[in-house]
Amino acid sequence: MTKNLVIVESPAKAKTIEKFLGKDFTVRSCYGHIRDLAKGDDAIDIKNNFQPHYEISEDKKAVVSELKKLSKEAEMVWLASDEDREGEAISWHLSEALGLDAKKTKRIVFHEITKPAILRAVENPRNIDKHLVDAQQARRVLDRLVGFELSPVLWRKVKPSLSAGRVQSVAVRLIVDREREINSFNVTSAYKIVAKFNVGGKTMEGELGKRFATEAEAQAFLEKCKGADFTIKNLEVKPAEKSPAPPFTTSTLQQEASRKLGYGVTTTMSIAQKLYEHGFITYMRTDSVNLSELAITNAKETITQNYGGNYSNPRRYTTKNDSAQEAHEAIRPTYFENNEVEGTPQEKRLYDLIWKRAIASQMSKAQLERTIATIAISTLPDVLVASGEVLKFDGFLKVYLESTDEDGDEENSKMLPPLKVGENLLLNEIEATQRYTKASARYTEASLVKKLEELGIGRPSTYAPTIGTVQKRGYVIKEDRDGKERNFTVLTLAKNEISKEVKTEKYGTEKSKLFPSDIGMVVTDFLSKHFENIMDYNFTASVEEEFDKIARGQLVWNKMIAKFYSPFHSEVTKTNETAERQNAERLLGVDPVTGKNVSVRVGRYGPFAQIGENATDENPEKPRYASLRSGQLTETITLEEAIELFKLPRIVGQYEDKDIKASIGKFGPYLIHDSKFVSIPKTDDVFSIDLDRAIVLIDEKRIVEANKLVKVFPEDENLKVLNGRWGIYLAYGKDNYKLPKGSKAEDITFESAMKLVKVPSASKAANKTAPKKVAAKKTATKKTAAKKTAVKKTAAKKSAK
DNA sequence: CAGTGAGCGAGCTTCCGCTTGACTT
Repeated sequence: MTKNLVIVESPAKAKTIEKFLGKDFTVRSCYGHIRDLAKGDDAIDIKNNFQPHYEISEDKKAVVSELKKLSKEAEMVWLASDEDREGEAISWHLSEALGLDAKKTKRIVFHEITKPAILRAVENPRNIDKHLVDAQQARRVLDRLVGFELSPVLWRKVKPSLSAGRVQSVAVRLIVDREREINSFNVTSAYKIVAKFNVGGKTMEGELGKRFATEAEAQAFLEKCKGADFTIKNLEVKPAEKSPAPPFTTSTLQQEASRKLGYGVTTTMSIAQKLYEHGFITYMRTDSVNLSELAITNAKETITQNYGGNYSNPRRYTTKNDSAQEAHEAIRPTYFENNEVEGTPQEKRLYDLIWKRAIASQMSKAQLERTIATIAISTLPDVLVASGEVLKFDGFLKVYLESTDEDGDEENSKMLPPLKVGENLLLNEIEATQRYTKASARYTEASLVKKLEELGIGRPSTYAPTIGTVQKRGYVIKEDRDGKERNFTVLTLAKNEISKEVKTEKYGTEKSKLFPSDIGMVVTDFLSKHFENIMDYNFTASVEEEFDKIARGQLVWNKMIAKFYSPFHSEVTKTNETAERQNAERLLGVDPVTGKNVSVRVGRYGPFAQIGENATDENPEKPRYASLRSGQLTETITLEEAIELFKLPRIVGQYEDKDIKASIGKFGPYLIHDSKFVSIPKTDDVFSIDLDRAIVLIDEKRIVEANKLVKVFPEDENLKVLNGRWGIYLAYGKDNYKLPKGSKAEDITFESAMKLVKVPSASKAANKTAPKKVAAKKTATKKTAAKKTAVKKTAAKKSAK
């Protein structure tokens, strides 16, 4: 029988807090929100002041009944959810759902998990802040209304199963706008002038402040430099300093893990979750850069011990972002003295990053000395500038330097050799190199999160899922793209001779970047046209201001919603009635061979090109169709590229008296021969692959096939042991099964194999049929039953530990 | 598990935020 029941959101947090509070307190977790709007379209009673209808979430029923039981027994219930809008709502939903008595309920908050903070919180309880709860209800209701009214418009006007929402639609728009900005970017080039001097055996580079637009101007400049004297005109030495970046928030962690470790945002978050559960780091979903008093002291000790007192510089960071709610600390190691932890290589690397970033944030600034040398040219009024940097004191750079998104070609801080004003320099050569301008970079998952955070759109707990959603809907594709080659000219003045060389460089190579799809573009244009305010980058920021007013008690939540809803809903109705179906149709021109029109359009199976018109009664001839290739957009494809698509399938030649055909299918380019498919690797081109190469690919595939079959069983021919990419595995009919680690083919008997096949096949079959069921009500009850038992099982496991 | 491109049209899809598993490739 417990005297005090404390409810927090996260189970890992519950465990730590229980230790601080002693035996009179039982600490439990509610696992986030326990109630939400009902699933269907009538969750909000619009006619009745937008009265929300809440239901206990399916996967929380077990948790809620457990908490209900414990709260009945307790003398006092302490609601300790996070100190922000969502947290306040969680406490309110708990008090409603558990039927808590106001007299034996207290609301407490703390934003760091330390003993003094918890004890202080317990001494200063308050009541649930209903205004803050109302702000959350407004947020929730608005999001539901927007999402559930806009999405069906898309089903009717674009494609079924699409979705729209306050956050995701703007995220897609960012990608679409960026893509168009890149496509319409006007690439220009200019000649950059760099002179290389020999100073005491070392090379020093000086750059001209301006660039020349044409080769002729660059040539003329070099001509004038022939035989010129170069002297140091001026030397300027300036002290400079660099400060460390603040400790990680969710967003900055995702960015740095992406740049330094190459992790996607989902990977980063799941590794961080593991580190958190092991107690190695503080909570990983946070928008705060704040560190607890204890953490700052702890960091100071570690720094002093490891690097010396002069490396320590305790700092308090404040969050600049308006939308931040700061319910937690920044992400930091729980114990700074642990500069490494046990775990998988990924966990170790992410921990290392978090440790370094947090430690660096508490270290001294780096002291630099910047030298700028101005070099006069005797034949010209222009000057060259050489700059260098010397690190006087490394400070935080000893452990950590933040990286940037720009893969800049600026060479980093070089040291200049000793120089004197008036000194004559020995010229090696002057190079005039043609450089091209670059459009803005495409977003990575992490840089999109950064942008969203800047706009105040989305929250730490939703960044990664949102990025997942827009990809799952097919609005956005994350992929690599090969760059193209282009020529650039280099003019070199050496030994009073000017020479010219044309070099090639690769540009536009993209790795794990976000590209919009045709559907993404169509949906963005459609929504922007009809729902301009919701697609506005500032929409969230402006509704957030209203939510804040509600939280301060200056605005009534359902009045705010009513004001938004009435014009919005009439726009939805109007669009449903008047807007045409969107298919991004575009006429590209006329096919020179047939004289027929070539057009592109987005159809049921994606974008495709068409030669000729649709069949009619008068003209029953069907047009020819070809799917666009990945990376091609209806918006940008040219007539030539579209015609190229119709060159497939093509006959490559004959092998063993049968045709080899090359084409592009669902899974990319392939060859088909004797009704067997062979994928064409990226290194080959479907349009030009020749017979010899095709035969090589077919033969290679045959060898792999031959090696695939390891063992068969006379008892049942459906059962096979096969050789795959990751070693041997079991196959029964069409289903594949994993073998236990270290299994050897010769040890596998029919009986032992069938055991593996039978056990998982039952659960597999259940999984496969579940989503297909149509009778919604029946499945709902069945699912409930299944989930209940699942939750109970895990709960039992936990209490057993 | 690699040809599609209309359509008589059932019933379904969908939001954002707060939490953690339980799955498969």
